[in-house]
Amino acid sequence: MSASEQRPAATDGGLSKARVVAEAVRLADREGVHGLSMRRLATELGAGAMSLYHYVASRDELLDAMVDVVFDEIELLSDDTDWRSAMRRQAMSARQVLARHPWAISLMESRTTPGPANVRHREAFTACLRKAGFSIVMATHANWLLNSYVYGYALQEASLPFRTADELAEMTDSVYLPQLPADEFPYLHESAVGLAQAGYDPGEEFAFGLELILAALEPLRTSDARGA
Amino acid sequence: MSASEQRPAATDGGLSKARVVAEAVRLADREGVHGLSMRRLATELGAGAMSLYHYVASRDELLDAMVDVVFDEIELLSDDTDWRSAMRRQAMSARQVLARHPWAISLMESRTTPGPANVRHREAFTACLRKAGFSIVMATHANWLLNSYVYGYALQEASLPFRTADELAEMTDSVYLPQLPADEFPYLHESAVGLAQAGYDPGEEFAFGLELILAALEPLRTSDARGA
DNA sequence: TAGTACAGTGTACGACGTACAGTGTACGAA
DNA sequence: TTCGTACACTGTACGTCGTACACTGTACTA
Repeated sequence: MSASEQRPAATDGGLSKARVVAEAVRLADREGVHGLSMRRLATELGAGAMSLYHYVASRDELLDAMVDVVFDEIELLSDDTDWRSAMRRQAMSARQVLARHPWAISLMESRTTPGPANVRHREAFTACLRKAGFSIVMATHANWLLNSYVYGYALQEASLPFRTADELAEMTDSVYLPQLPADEFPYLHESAVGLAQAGYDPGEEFAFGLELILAALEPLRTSDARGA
Repeated sequence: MSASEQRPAATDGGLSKARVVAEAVRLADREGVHGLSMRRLATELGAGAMSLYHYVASRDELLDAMVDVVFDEIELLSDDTDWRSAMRRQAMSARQVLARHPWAISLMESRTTPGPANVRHREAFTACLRKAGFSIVMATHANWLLNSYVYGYALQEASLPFRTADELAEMTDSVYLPQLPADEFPYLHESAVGLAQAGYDPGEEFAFGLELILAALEPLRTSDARGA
């Protein structure tokens, strides 16, 4: 039984599940999930550690709720444009949000029960594809493919120490090239040099793969009801 | 400084870094990363907890090493076939391995320094694509796209409670349909019904998306030196 | 035989999640 | 006005965690 139905929303200065979870998200953003302890979180909220358990059954349930809050930050698919624009917007938003909350990505694996925001997104996703003329099975394929790309990309991005072309260039000189001698790793070495020379911008990478996938999905539509 | 260079390989009955890490992987497979404690691992190895620190600098370093052991289980790309077959084999193997060690996926996010097996794979990957006629930038795109798909797929798969068509059918009846009323989630409801009726096999899903991606990458090749 | 190196350990410390037995305040009933 | 009750909130305590540190014993060299 979820604790959200046991406690009111609390508009005054007191605690509430929403307040606890929101602060937990902020804390995790700053310090990672590892740094998020019940005691620490309680202090941040100006409360005793055990007070939190009035709003959250356990640390595990808190993590579930945090993941769902993150899902809720992702822009919901609107169906007032063609499916490709809608999917693109949603994917871009998801990537942005997951970059803000990298801890959420790795939390997904261990949480088996999807929260309400998660389900809402899946419904909107499926709705959009079905309306665009994808069959049930093809819509499922598209769902897996796109979500895999978005989550996988976010996961890889989270473990990268650079964001911009400049940062990459700096890392290339100071770390990659010294660690990737041309005789042992000729291709990685060549790549590191080539990318730096070409002014490769890692910020554009996501969009490239996304467009490729969207284009590849296009032929899977069986009718073209709405969304061409 | 890595502990691997400080301690010998130990062929006799004693401990060794390899032995410690291997047992840690086994333990994590059984109980998850959360269940993997230094004391528990030591007991499993018939040693005192503090003995482990002769082979591993910290729990964190142990986790790094475990992730790299998992990478090492993935089949290394061979370049004796066309690039698509090679990529397919590698991706299939990666997905299999990650399904065996789901904890490794979420660990990737927090580990910023890739281990030797990881680098070896990236080198082989890049080599294969370059030899197949991809430019440096296009090979990078392909690398991101494919890896994102594989990791993202594994991540999603890890949080699913079913593996086969039968298990899905059972879950559909007992969990999904009751929780997805047709009036609130019409499209998810329709999907659940439709997939069960069509005998949809989740085990085939990975290959579908993979083929789509491989086909989409084909036109990015600038020459067709080796690998058509 | 003494010295030394080093694999392996026991104890202890601070931090963790959380069970449990409280406390205080607010408010309706008398 | 007084009492009863409900409930938001908390302090203490327990078992477990990672690991610093000082220690053991054994094996091998001088």
